Amino acid sequence: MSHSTDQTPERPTGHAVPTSADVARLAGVSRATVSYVLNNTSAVRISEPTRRRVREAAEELGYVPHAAARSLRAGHSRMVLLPSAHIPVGPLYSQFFNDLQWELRRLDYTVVQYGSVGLKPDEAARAWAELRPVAVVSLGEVELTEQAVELLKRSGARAVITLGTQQVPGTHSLAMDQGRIGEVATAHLIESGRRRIGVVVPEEPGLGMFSRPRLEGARRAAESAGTGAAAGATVVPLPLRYDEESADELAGRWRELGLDAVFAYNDEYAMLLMRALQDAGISVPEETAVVGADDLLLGRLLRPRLSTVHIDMVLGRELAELVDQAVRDADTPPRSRRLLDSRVVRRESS
Amino acid sequence: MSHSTDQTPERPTGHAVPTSADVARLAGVSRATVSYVLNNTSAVRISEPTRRRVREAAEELGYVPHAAARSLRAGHSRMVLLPSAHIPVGPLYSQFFNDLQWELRRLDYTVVQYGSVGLKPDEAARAWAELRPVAVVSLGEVELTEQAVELLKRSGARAVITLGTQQVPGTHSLAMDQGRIGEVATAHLIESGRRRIGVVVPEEPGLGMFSRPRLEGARRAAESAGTGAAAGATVVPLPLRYDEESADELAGRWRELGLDAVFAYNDEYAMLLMRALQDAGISVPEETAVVGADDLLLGRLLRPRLSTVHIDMVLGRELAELVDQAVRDADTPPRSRRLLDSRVVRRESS
DNA sequence: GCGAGGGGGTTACACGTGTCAGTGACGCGT
DNA sequence: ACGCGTCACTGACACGTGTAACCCCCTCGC
Repeated sequence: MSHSTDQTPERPTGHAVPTSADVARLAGVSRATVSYVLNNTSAVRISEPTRRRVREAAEELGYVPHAAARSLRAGHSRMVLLPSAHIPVGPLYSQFFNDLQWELRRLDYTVVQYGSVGLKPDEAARAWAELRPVAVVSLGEVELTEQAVELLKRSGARAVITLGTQQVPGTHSLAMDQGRIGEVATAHLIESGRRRIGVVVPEEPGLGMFSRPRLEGARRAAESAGTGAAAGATVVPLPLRYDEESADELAGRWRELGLDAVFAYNDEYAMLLMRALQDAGISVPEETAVVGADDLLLGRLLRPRLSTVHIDMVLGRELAELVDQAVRDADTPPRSRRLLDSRVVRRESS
Repeated sequence: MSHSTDQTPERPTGHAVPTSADVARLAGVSRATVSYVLNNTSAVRISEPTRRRVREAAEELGYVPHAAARSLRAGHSRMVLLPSAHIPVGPLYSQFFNDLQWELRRLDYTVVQYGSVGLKPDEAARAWAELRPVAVVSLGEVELTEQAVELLKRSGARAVITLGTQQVPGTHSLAMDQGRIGEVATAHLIESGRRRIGVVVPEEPGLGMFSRPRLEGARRAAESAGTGAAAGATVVPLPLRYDEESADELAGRWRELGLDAVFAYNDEYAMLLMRALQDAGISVPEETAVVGADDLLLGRLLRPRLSTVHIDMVLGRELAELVDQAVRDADTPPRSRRLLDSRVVRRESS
């Protein structure tokens, strides 16, 4: 605007941000001394009066070290990269996600979320590698290839952790066994004598990562049950949007589908569908059993109370500690742990 | 390990990550040329054959630039710091939060979440300043002081944006008018003829940031109504934990409280309480009206359908654009915008 | 009196990058 | 033949920090 800014571009308010050199000048010592004092380096002895002068000078100038310069010199940072997806995840998952970040910060890591919008795995890995993170915790948004992992490790990542459906060599793979959720839910329904079982699959894009394995798990349960006394169970996928209209439409043609049970992906979808079924005159659980997942408190408020799959998720804290250990000792054996355990909580809707 | 690496430090797959100097060596040009080529600098002309050689060398070595070194030299980064709280926020807020991050990344910013666990405002600001972010979007976890803002700006932040209840000078303050939510809800109840109004206050620590202003808003509504025809409305705070036991306990002594309406902080708390009231034989809405907030889909599934306050939140996208504009032009006048608008959606519970 | 030793600092280099100011080589007009 | 301009590229510095290696001076022991 005013041309005076062109002449003196370095006039914010208190001018430029002070460096350790400024502190050194003010304290009347060398820059090295400043570094030693402010980092409490034990290998070098500095007298107490000097320490005080340095600290006071730093305080007076409002000196703040430059993290980038520091980690450039050090050759490593304490940054954990956490590529996260842009998907409407449920409360359980976002809780886990929050805890993870919280615990990492407690362990003195800097958590960086980073997107990889429509990038291929290798491009994404390249973008991540630019930041030279000390660890990468990939949440399954992109399926890392082996070369991508290689690139990340070469760029200084001491730990690469994948949370996904499949294992990636060279990483600590935490198997997020979504399939098991569908499996136990469906097995429970079959045990209760149900035979034609619908499985709700959200149409919400981005949820496929969760919904597909759950459907597969349901299919597995139906097949393995075929051998026992309870033979002939079938699974029918049911696309559903998360709104009343879609639920009513599905409930409207429920009788022609000839189903006697439904695993609804989620407690939220389950509640939505159950209400629509009741409004359409289908009795739950007599005519159709309904099972959700996540064990939300709200599911207990409906009548009948919603049966559900309770998911015991690994604590964010545990995962954070795994990260920390892998960073400390890069040769930690890539142990694969299962991220979640599932068990059915039977209430009244099944 | 093996001493041969000391003799030949240039082993691509093994060990060190290649720098632009390695690329230059392989391509047979100077490091400056590499920089020009890979950054497509238009001010300098490089012949096409040379460009190709450089690109191929970079490709072969798997060269990845070092973001920290780059921003050190450049004197600025494209990092947006997003200090976030460790609180169990609702779906609405976390949706907004996700969108914001997503849009910022789309605008080519690097989003960094950073904690400030129990730090005082000035300490937190110091920790943030170390990262030299180009913008800080504070979500009200810590109340920034004026000096803290000053420090951040001196350290290179071109935009400081606060989302909170109070305005901070020198920042773009987005007023998150939580009070208004309680106000419209309570006003609605008073208009409907209710007089003794309970206001649920979650005991969950960390939610006070939201619940306190809502309670205050409710009180304001009751007071301002005192002047009109509908005089004598009173507000009674009701602490509540998010579990059935707590809700049942509250419902058990409902009659002695003598309330004829309740604004329940949230749709989730509202659903919980409404169920408990019904189980205790209190009829809704005849005996007691219930109003929630957030307009969750699930609220429409209960009977009676839950009345609620619909919250129109500023889009994450809009906020991201404000950040971007403020970064581009640091002299953008600190406009204060209201982050959310509230209106009552009357259904059947009131 | 003189070397050893150590307390208290400093000098100098390295980290990886961007970019300004040159520097040859070459074509061209007079 | 010589100056001038353009092309294609290089040399050198700066960004802010950590740390190994060195240096000076004082004291102590013999």
